[in-house]
Amino acid sequence: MKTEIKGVNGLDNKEKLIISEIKSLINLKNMEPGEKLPSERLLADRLGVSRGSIRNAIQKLEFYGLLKSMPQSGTFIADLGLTAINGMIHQIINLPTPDFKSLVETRIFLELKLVKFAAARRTEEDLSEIEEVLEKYKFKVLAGEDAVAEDLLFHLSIAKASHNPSLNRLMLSITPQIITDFEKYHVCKSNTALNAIDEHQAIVDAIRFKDPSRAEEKMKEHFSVLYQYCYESN
Amino acid sequence: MKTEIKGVNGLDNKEKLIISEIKSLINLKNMEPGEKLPSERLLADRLGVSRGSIRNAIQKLEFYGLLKSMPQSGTFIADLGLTAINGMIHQIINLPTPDFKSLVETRIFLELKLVKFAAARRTEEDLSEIEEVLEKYKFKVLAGEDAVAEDLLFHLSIAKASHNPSLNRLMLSITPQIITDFEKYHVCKSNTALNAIDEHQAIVDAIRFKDPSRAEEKMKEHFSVLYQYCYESN
DNA sequence: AATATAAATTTGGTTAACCAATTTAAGTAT
DNA sequence: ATACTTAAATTGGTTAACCAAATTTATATT
Repeated sequence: MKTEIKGVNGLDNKEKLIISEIKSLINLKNMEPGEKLPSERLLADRLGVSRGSIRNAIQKLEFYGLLKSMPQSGTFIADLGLTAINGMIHQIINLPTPDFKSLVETRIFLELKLVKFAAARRTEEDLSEIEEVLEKYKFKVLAGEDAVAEDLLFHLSIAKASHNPSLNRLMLSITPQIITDFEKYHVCKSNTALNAIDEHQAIVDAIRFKDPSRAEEKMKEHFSVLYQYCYESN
Repeated sequence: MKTEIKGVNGLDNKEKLIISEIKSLINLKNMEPGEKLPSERLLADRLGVSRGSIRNAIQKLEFYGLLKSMPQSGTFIADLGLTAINGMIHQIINLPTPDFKSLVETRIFLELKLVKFAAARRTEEDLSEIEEVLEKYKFKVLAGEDAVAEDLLFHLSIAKASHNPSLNRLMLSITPQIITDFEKYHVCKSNTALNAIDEHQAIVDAIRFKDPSRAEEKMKEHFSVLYQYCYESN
């Protein structure tokens, strides 16, 4: 049997099936928004699978905010109405696995905004943390060592300074996949690391002086190679 | 005992503790990137909890792309290096629960980009689907009925037409929370629904004519009230 | 000694039984 | 009838035992 390759954050066939069945059951019972889902035992029995599998599927839907389990009480359906629930679950199940270009496109888009917010909202603590991370990055690069991790932490420290937990979370959720893809597709050339020091420094300076547009501009320059890769065919 | 309120997508204290312990163990064993995590049984025994709890925590980290479980083989650590893993887990654990403003800010930001992509990349099928959803929305509004769900599906159909699965996924993951918060804070006034029809139509027209900047502009107008709410204090 | 083969172990996934908090129903006194 | 008390049933969470595939180790064969 062939090994099933499941993309990051994707759903395997069994999960899709169970989620789809849960959707059908919600429709069948014509449940009101905010109502309780049938108990895990009942679902497991009804769908002919174990409770563990049901709990797994519920956790996936909890991530998308469609369900919420309350201990010793029940699992509640988001107060969205049947039509919305159906539409969302349909899209979730049929969501394609993000490809590399989607991820890069998303990252550039996210980070250009994050750095603007960071420049506008950063506290002194944020700035200290960013500078501290930058120093570690410089040290590694100047020592001729690999600094992929330090580069990553630099960008994450900016994301944190944006003071938008929602965007920060999105950034966190796509970062590892991008990093590993970078190495796979050999996008990131190590010989550009020396340039990157100056680019990073320019970004930090803009954040220090609370200049959002300059911060965005410098981040754009930092991403220029990546940007080119992403839109070379457009 | 007080009921523990766990925000959407948030981690409860037990999950945070287990994730933190896993991080410590990775550091203790000084594991190489890409290496296998100790087995679930060993982790459960080492941390004094059940395998189920371990599996739960692993699933959370899988969402962030830090771990990947392979059946009958093991759970592999993302190829990021120890420093990056530590930094990411630290941020994940200490990530604040997104507040309403963060969500609204994120939604506006995401949708302005999604609609641009949709206008640039939409297929005929995408357009048909968007128009179909719009018709249902119009019908509901003109009938004087509640059309929150149809409005939601309209925006999701645009997200789909963006042909960026990564952004689409992010949009899906923040949408339900926003909708429910809308109703909680009474942001969305039902009497503006008639205006919204024209606004939606203008967006669709721009998408039909493949005019990204006009699409973005029309979406911005559609979000004007929301935009004001979000940045009223800035 | 190198290689092929098979048995034993380890692994994540699954299932079933158990626990404590909650909810619901029944009972009882007022 | 109503309000309060209590007990039975339901619920999500937890634990332990089991399964099949993958890995490792041991063994036999050349």
